[in-house]
Amino acid sequence: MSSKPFSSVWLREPRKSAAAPGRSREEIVAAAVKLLDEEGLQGLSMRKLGARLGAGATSLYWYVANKDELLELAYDQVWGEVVVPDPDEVGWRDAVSALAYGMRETILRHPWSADLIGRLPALGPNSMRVGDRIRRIFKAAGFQGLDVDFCGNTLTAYVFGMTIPEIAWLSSMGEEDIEQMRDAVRMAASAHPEMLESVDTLAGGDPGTVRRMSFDFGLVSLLDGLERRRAS
Amino acid sequence: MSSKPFSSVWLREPRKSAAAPGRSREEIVAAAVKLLDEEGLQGLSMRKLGARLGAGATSLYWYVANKDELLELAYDQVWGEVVVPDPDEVGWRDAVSALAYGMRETILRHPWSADLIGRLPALGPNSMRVGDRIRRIFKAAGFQGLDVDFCGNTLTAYVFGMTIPEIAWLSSMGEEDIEQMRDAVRMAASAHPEMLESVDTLAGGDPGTVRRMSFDFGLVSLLDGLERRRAS
DNA sequence: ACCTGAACACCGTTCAAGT
DNA sequence: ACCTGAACACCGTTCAAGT
Repeated sequence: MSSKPFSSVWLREPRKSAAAPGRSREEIVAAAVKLLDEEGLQGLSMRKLGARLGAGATSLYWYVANKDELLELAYDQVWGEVVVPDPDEVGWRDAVSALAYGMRETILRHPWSADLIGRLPALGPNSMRVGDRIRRIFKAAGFQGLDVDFCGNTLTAYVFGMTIPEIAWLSSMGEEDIEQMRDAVRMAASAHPEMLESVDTLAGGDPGTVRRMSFDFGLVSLLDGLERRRAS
Repeated sequence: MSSKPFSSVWLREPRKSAAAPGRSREEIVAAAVKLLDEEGLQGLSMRKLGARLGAGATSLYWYVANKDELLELAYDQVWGEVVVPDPDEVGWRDAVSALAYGMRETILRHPWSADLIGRLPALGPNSMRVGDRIRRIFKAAGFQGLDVDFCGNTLTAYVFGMTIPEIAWLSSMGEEDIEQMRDAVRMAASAHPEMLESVDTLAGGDPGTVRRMSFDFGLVSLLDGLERRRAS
């Protein structure tokens, strides 16, 4: 196990900028997000980002302690895009659903963020805002004490666990490799009739639609299960 | 988006070895798993692994096309450790629970595997075996057609989504940084009373126990939800 | 059939030096 | 206060050459 000491950008005071700073953290983070959206996590290097900003390779280290801090900043930016519903206006089930779909769509819009889930501390203001909202929704639903946290953990686990492989599926191949990939799975599954059956069943529908159906199936099941807990 | 063409070790014929090969794929994969267990994903480099095997830095490329293929092999090895219950003997709810806990424990035993989930194709025989078992269990429970896949997706999503952050929590810090880390969260959450409350509620119990309770809470809820679907 | 070392094109990060 | 370039210690991978 590696076990490095814990650290995060959000625990350090940012540098105080002078009157007219050439660059700013915001500018750097925005450029990083843009580069990540365009070229993925692998496409981001400190040198490349520096070059894009017309700066020397290592200038960024003035604004940011290291690459991980930059990624923390970019990651929190993504969480800022998640639409958080107001639980007082729509019943808790609808609020949870909206939030789950919102999280999913945001991650799909920034596929590189899926690679960061759980690998980087999520202590930024936007992450906190989403976490806060999740708690409020479940409290408003009537959950208490530890159960409020457990509900939140369960929901985010489901959304993350469902979305991460979705991203992998989408990005590991182009558009028309689909049939080629299905053949691959068929071959890998040749020893297991059940699995083969699965491939063929799924091959019928449009992949995007099937994924959405799958997401909805699990989400509804989860909500049903939570509702049962709440009632008891 | 990066979108490289899809490829996997499991789709290529391995090299045929002569009578007395100096090294073998099995030996290399075993050494890789050992190194990964000891030093984590970051700790594995082709050079370091080569050195451990008493080989030149680049000898491994004879047995494996690239590092990703090596990781695919190591990853599937991990899936081989998952205990898969027989659904004919224990009822579907118990079978699903056992499998979920089995997956969780296996991942916790090899924390680096969590970083690979969804980032690498899982087409190896051991992954397939687990996938097959999951399908069989849900079929035996009475699910049909697409629902069988949806149940499986939901279950694995939950286990992955719950376990990935668990790993992060465990590996991002040592044993006694816990209180320091809690302070960090408290500070980050200072704008959100709900979140603060959460930190304090959770601070009471032993972290490992609380995590297990959380896992169980979500799992039971999920099973309840699926049961409801099955009945209707 | 298997292994080697040198070489290529990269990385993140540090740091003394500049303005 | 901010930026630079050179340098360090790494990477994964290719490939001609060896046995």
